[in-house]
Amino acid sequence: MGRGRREIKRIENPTQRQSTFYKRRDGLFKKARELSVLCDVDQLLLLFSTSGKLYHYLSPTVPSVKDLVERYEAATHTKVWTDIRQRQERRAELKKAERMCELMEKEMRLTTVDDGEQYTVPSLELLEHNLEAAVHKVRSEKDRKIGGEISYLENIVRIASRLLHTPAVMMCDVPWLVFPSISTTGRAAAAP
Amino acid sequence: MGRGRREIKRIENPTQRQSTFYKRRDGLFKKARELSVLCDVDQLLLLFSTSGKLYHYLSPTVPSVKDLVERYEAATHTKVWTDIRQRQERRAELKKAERMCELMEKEMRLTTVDDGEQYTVPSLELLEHNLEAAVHKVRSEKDRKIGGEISYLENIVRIASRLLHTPAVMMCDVPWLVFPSISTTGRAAAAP
DNA sequence: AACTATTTATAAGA
DNA sequence: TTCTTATAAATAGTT
Repeated sequence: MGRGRREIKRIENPTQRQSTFYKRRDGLFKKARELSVLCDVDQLLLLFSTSGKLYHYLSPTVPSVKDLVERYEAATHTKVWTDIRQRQERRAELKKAERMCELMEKEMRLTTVDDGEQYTVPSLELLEHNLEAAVHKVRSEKDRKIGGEISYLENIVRIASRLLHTPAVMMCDVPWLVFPSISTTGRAAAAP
Repeated sequence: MGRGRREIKRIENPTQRQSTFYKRRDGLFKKARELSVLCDVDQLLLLFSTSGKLYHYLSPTVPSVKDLVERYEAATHTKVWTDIRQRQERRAELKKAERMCELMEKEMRLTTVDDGEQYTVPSLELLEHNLEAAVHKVRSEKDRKIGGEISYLENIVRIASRLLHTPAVMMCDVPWLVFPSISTTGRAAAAP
């Protein structure tokens, strides 16, 4: 329709694409509305523009998006809807992972000296030293804590266990490998 | 369009309604497809006819219905993130975190003996022992590897560094805290 | 399902 | 964005 015939291919010109998007989006929603009313149809239209903006239409006869999605699930024997709680938990995990990666990247940038060789052999002396420090901390803490309640040392185990199942990211020469959970900050300081 | 103008009201005549439904349904799906292609739009169209029959359309760029519904949920409840790339990266991180958690939960189930007391004080002797083992490994490896190329010891540093920035998950009495990266499996075994 | 007279959507231009 | 308008496309009523 219009002053010329348009081939159905992605419009590369962003201005023109945006313009066409507005017009056709409005047209589509209008058609969807009309079909719902005329033919007594329940429908959901979910639409994300290139910029990530959400537009949606739901027939007035349908109580909620979730409702229709559940009907879809029933019809197709698939699971589609994720619970809010589940999703929030996931998002929290996600955030943590992102923060972790950011920190690590920042640290890498700070600690990488050689430009040509991005990853250098780690400082083994430092690692050795820190591991020994950890052993001593654990040893003395063990003497104080056996039979006691959950202590900050659990953090070490917990964190260590997680570490063992964490996928690898390239990382070398980490000067802050000083087991902060074991040092003076945090729960250790709060212990009696 | 057509030989006359149709008021947008439910069509009471079932035959006519069915006829109109076919025509307009096809039209709607065509428009949806065209919009997806022309304007690079991700969309889902779910439609139940009066008889309960399901029709749906999903943009070819979207991996699954679930995928788009989750984006809808995310957009509805947070309204942040716009970049698709970001979203995909996040999803990847998510997957990792989930897998990690699954493993840990499974491990916990296997290792938890006492039903009444879910979380007990960690085995400090074990931790101590393993840390000492790690020190010895590091020490001997240091002697062999200084000046060498990136070795499996980087894994320890890398993993340890990550561990120090990993958010906590309740986890105690982890019998597999034996620093597998250091023990006989993996790169250690492959070392000359 | 097909056919068309019409209405509607929209491409291009302002 | 928004409007205008020439033209393409969709479809109501009919067969």
